[in-house]
Amino acid sequence: MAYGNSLAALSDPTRRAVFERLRAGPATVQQIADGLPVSRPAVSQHLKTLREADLVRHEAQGTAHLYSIHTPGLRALRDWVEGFWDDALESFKLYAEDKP
Amino acid sequence: MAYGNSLAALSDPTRRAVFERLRAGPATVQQIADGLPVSRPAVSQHLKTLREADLVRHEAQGTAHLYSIHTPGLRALRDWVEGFWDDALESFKLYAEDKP
DNA sequence: GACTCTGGTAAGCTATTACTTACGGTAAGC
DNA sequence: GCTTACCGTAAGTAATAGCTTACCAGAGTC
Repeated sequence: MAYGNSLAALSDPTRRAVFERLRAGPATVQQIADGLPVSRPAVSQHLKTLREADLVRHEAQGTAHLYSIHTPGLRALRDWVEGFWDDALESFKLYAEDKP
Repeated sequence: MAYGNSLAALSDPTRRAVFERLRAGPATVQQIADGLPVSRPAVSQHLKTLREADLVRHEAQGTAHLYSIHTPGLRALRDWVEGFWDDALESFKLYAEDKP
């Protein structure tokens, strides 16, 4: 069920851009917004949904909030994709054996 | 770029249900629709977007169209998630070393 | 050849969503 | 204490998306 939230959160291009930005390392809201063609509140909203999907965590340092990648959401997504991938390969194998 | 289409296609719950149905094996549009609380045209539309994301392929057998899972879209998604996962673990390692 | 069963597509409606500007709130610097 | 910088949230809007019903097309059946 959790992978559903991850998929929904990462389906939006700009929200995915926010997430990819964090791939390079932690960043503040302002820093993320500076590298994107959207306003800072928009980034803040995206970070909220990413937080709710356990894909991101934040840590307050004074007034600045440092965001970084959080593993649980990504792990749930990874496990689901991996399991699906294995099943797909298995099905393909059966299909290939049927059609020589 | 292709993984973006996969993510967008799999973000919708009912479309993901269609995809999961195909995990068990190939099925026709009618069969898929019978197992879901939506109409047959809705399923047909979902299958179209799944097709465009290379997540599904279809094979006509008379009037019946047999749908099954297609690997390219799933592979693109898998590769992206896997790469991201590895980076996230690496970042976490660096973070853990910083904070003893 | 008409009928039936299969499926895709068009038109329309509703609900969601991603964005903006405006506001409020907290920590640091003078 | 007042200003400045950082951030989150509220309100409102425009676009998108998922669903339905209705219609159209092709392959098999009598």
